Amino acid sequence: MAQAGAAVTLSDVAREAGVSVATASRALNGSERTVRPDLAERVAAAAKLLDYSANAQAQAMAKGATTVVGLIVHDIADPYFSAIASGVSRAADDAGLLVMLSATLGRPEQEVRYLRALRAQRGRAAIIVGSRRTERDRALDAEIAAFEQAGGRVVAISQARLPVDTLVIENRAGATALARELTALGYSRFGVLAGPADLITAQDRHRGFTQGVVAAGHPAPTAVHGDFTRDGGYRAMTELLDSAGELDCVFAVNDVMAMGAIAACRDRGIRLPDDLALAGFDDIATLRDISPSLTTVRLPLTELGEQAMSLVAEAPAGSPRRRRVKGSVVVRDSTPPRHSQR
Amino acid sequence: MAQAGAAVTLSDVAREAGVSVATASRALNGSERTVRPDLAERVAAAAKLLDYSANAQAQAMAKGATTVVGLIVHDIADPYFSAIASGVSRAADDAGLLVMLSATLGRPEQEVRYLRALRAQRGRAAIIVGSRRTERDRALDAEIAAFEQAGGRVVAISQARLPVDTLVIENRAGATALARELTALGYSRFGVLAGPADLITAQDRHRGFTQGVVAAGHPAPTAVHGDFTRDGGYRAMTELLDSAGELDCVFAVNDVMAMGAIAACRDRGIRLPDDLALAGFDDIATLRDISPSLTTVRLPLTELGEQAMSLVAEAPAGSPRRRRVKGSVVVRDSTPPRHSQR
DNA sequence: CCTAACTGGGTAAGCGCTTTCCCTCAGTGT
DNA sequence: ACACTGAGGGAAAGCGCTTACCCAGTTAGG
Repeated sequence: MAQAGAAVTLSDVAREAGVSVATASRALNGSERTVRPDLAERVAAAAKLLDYSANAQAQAMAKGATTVVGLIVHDIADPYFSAIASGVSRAADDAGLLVMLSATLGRPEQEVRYLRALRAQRGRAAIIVGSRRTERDRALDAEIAAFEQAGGRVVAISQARLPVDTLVIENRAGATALARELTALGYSRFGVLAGPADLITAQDRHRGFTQGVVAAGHPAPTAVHGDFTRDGGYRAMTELLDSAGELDCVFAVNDVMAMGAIAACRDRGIRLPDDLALAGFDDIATLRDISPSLTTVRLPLTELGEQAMSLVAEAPAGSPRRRRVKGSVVVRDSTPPRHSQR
Repeated sequence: MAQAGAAVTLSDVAREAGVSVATASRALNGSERTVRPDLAERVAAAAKLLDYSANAQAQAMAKGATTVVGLIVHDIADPYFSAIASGVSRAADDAGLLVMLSATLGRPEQEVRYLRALRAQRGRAAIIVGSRRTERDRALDAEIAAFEQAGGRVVAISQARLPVDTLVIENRAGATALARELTALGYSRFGVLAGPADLITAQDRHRGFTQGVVAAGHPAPTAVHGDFTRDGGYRAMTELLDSAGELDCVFAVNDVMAMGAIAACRDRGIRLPDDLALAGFDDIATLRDISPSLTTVRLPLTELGEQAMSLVAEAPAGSPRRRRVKGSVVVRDSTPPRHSQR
């Protein structure tokens, strides 16, 4: 065995097999050219003997193409993102690609940093997941351009704010549909845990919901903003409970916030769904089983990840493609039909 | 602008700045040697002008070291793993490293495949997370050796089965402690959702729990095996409910299975915790807030990820290091004190 | 039989960096 | 003045692959 750090190289294998490196390369890593069977066999044997593993960096350099795909999410511990990541991972696996994970923790400048790092890696593509902010991010636009200039593909999951192929989630329509269901169930005084004011996903869901409620002839919901997290939901719910008047149903703009809302209710002694109904958005797995099970708008998260990967595989179109993704309302126990107590 | 695919190279920058590539390299990417300030500035300006980004592959090849760390988990959508991944990600970020994610979906041969891919990438390290199986995996041992031979570090999180630095989770002790608490609360007839029979983590937790129960003078729990997943928990719980006699408390060997158990109870009309108490293991975030909140054994998942990264950074010891990680029992509402109804 | 067309091995030129090594030039000490 | 040193620029040798390109040996067609 060679000493540590001295990896086996192709020329080691070639020498062992008694052929040139060209032949070894052709035999092991495939090419147009065929290699005489007996030689191919000898090379394979040598490679196996030495436990050779081709240096992917060198290969990438020589052929000018890597097998790395970057995945940029806000927070991998958040079930929303981890479900998407799971889909990406599976699809990448099928395509023989490797996934480079980065979590921005909500800091937009990190997106730029990671994309830059990915460009340095000459990544084949980048998948950017997560809501855009209202304010346009010039630095990100520039880095995206540079990344594509270098031959990489970029795909986004969220809003059509970036000049790249995008899986656009129909937040607004989904929230409106939810509002419609909820009003049909008999609810009329709504509260909204609205998420961060500058996060487009949060805005869209909030607006869509409001629109649906108003369309049904009810007053616009009382909204409280807060982080797009469990703690944000907790705080927003607490504030809503303190400030708002009588409410019969609360809509958390995502399930993770609903999670926090549930905790806040528990701490306040408010029983769900008897004292108050609650609905979320996303349909993250863990909230399907709790009791009361959460009414929400289901998004096909894992498939979203897979679809993003398939967009990566397709040839780039002249202009950015937009693929709309619908959510479907799932009514569960947290919003039972309300028999108006008049 | 150059045409697509033609990335800017160091020699482009050097030409633009009117210096040699050597100087450009020294100015941009640092080295022992210093560069005269005015030249350095000119190079920096040229780099900025051309939006140069060093080819990491080429750098890696030239200096023989990459900045990639591999993370191998069973399933990134599982909150247990995503929490750990979150810690790894954060720590990698601080260390200026990139994380390559792979999900084995429980197939041991995938671990080997990924580790091999990581070796091809000349990854600096690999972090393998997740329970080992009883059967020894020679292929994995061999690939680990090869990986280290090539200069990479390997760290595991789970059991001390692999010949590498490991964060060993005290599953057994944790489960015993949990049993002790539970018996102290007055429970005596236990069931266990035991996970896969050949998964060591599951075994250890099951055994530890049994030991604790028996030590308290109660009969050994009835066990039902099942996948280490939500669905596995659901099925195991259903089976347990059908087959076992009167039970007052069920221990799911991980929280995700407990999730399924909760669903099974709901579908059977069994109220938690009134009709039955339930406890889990891991303390995944989403289960802290539901009601009844789940009694479990808390594991510092995120920190586990961070610690693994710090082990990666440390110089390798002569023989594998083992760092024991304790869980702490957290009693919540799913196991209220039981006032024995005799 | 002779030559054209293949087949398939080897040589060597990169891919984009880092890093020796060499060399010039300015600043020192005497 | 003069050898001596250190600072710092540049040429060039790799790092480990792939892939033209060249060329010898076969086979096939006439």
